[in-house]
Amino acid sequence: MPSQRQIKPRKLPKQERSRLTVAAILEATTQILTEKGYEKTNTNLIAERAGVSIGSLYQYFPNKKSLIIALREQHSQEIAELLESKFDDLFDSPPEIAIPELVKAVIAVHAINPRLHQVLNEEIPRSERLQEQIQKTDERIAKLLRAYLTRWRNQIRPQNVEMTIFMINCTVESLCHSAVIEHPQFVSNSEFVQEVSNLLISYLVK
Amino acid sequence: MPSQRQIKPRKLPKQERSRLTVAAILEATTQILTEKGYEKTNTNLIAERAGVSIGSLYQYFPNKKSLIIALREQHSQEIAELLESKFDDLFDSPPEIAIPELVKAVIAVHAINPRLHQVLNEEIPRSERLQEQIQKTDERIAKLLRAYLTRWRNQIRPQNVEMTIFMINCTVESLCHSAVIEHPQFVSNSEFVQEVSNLLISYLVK
Amino acid sequence: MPSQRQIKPRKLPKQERSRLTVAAILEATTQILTEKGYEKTNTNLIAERAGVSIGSLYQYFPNKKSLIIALREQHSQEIAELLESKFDDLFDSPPEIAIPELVKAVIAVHAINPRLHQVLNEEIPRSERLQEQIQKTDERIAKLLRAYLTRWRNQIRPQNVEMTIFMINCTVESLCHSAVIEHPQFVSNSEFVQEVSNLLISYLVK
Amino acid sequence: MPSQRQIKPRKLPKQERSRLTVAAILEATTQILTEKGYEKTNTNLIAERAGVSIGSLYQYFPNKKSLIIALREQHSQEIAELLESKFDDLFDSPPEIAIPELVKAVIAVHAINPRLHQVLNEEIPRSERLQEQIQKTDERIAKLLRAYLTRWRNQIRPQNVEMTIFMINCTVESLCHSAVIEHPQFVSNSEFVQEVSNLLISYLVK
DNA sequence: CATGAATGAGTCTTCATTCAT
DNA sequence: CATGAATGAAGACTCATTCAT
Repeated sequence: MPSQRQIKPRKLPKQERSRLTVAAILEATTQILTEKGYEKTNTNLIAERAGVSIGSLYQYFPNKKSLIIALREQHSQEIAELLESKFDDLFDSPPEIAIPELVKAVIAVHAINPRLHQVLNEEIPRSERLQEQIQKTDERIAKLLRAYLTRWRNQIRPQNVEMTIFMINCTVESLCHSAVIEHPQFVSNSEFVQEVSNLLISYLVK
Repeated sequence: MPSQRQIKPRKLPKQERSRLTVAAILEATTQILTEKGYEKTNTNLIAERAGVSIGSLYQYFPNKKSLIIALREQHSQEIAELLESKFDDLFDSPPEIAIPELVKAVIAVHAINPRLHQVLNEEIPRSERLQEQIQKTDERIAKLLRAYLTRWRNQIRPQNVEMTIFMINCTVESLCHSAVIEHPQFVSNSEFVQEVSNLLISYLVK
Repeated sequence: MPSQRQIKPRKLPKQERSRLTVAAILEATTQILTEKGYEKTNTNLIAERAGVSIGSLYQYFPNKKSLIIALREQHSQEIAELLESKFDDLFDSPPEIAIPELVKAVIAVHAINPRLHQVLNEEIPRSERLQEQIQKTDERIAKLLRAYLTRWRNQIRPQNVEMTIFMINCTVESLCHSAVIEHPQFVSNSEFVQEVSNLLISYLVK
Repeated sequence: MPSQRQIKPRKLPKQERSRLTVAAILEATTQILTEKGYEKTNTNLIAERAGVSIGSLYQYFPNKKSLIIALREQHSQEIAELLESKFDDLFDSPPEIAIPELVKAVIAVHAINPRLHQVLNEEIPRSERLQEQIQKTDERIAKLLRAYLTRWRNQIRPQNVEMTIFMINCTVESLCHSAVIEHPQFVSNSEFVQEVSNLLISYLVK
């Protein structure tokens, strides 16, 4: 009886099919971007790799850039969500405790697919659309930092909160990014986490 | 006899003209890269802007990438030379004195043409050739830092020199780069220089 | 027995729905053709505008051209029917009376949706199928003119009836068409009707 | 000696080569448009037929439409020039003499490549650019008619000159165009010229 | 018979590079 | 060594049409 009432699914397979197609396309985009870099990535290749016709690709993504945007969106989501969850856990932990945890988390995110990260960060033409997206994620992360810095303001030396947010964000991001790509040996042991943490703690804490 | 004396001068104009042509081409590349970004930059446009035929461009640069490489080379040279000169002056100054000076210098370099810097750093496909070049410059700067850190090793807390070099280089570079592009207001006053210096000094100095 | 009686009605709603679907599709085609011209009109857009799936569209129209053909057919029908009715009324009126009435009628038809008329006449690839259709309508109108010219042959100067038919048809059609599109100001007052009528009357009447 | 002074030609070959390429492209466009109609004409085919690479085509014509525009421009030029020359000859001839000559000329122009004429008139998407062009030619012809009608105004019945110009232009154009395409048998003997002339003369002349 | 996801041949267009002059 | 016309591989994207559901 309940199975009879399952009228919804009649439309779900359709949507499910679409979802699969979209997922396959994004996965193929990730692969090819990772393998070849942005310049040598092309939509026909993506469609082929995804096992989907080029027409289908354009059914879901109006142009090449939108693929990249979607991929970055995914990434941004993941990172932002991770950080939100981390900050949730660590909100009441002092910088000495919280920072190493955060650094570990950021490194972990960058280590998932460093080459993709690199391509996304270093080879993508800056469009307005992209810029907005980056800013949105930045702001989302800034919000977390702002809250945290305010919570611990008594222990924190730097007074210009916005500049401090920028300093932390930029430093952690670039150190983790570059380390993963240029010095994978750093990342494998915990010394690097400690070092980055030291940098930040000695800057932040009174 | 007088004809012999003219040999050198007679050649010089040719070499001089070549040099001018090359300079014009690189200048045009800079302009167009700055205006349009990498993706919309093309060699025909560069040649036109340089007031040179496309054939001539390929006389001096075997392909598109070599233009970018040459441009980066120029940049790298400028930066490396600047830093070499700075370190020369500051070699015997303690970090508290040296670091703000270095930060100022790096910001100044980035502020010359931030957009070009951005394009060169964030939109250029990473080829092997390019990677080597970056590494070469990195090593050149690393050498300066290594010497400086060794000179002042007694005052310096971190013990892993190579990692410290990486930390400093990456941090200064990314902070100055991002600040110039995303927060020009930070750059205009001296607070930012102080802040970056604080970050580094409190990390470095015992 | 009751079920037998229901056969027709049971079918009718279906046929009725089909008719509605076809009408919606043709209406959408008209709209889009009018708004965007032939080149930018596409079947997916038509289906969407008609509130019908693309599959349904192809249920009723085997290909894109058939849509245009059907639309022209409609138009041709309307025009032919109008003229048939007009000629019916005016069959016994002399050219001096009949012609202005006909001109008025033709202008009125063209003024309904001039842009559609234009697209249909000036932007549609001439296929054989289309050519036949045009000829069929032409012949239907020619028939009316032939009958009328024969009825009034004593007052008519030109002797080659077929050529005269062509002359009248072509002249009226093109003048009304062009006037509506290029000189709407001509159409708004009655001077233009008078002028076209003069042209024809002075040509036709002894 | 004079041959030595021929310095100009050094650049002429280059320009000559271009001119030949452009001519070949336009000729190929004419052919393919004539053979296949607008919709089935594509730039790669044109380039191939012209014996030229697709790149060369786009060197001289920024897009597909510009090819059509150029072709129409050519046509318009030819027609306008022919009519200007005809009107020049016939300016002082009364309508009874001038009109048959003009009609003959217009038919002759349309008879050169009727199919091309048809495609250009009946299958080309109306762009703004095209509309302007048509209007420009129309105005050029209108000018001739205006002058002629003014010259002979004493003999001319219709008083609204602008409307008369439109009437004549539209009538002659459409009759000749349609006759050539739909009734080639009409065109082959002189009866048709006479008939069109009669139509115009009886309308125009008091 | 409706739906709409999927197809893929086909088109326009770009641009790095070559080469005859 | 300069010129710039020519090349053509390659890529983004469209849309009429099909077909599984």
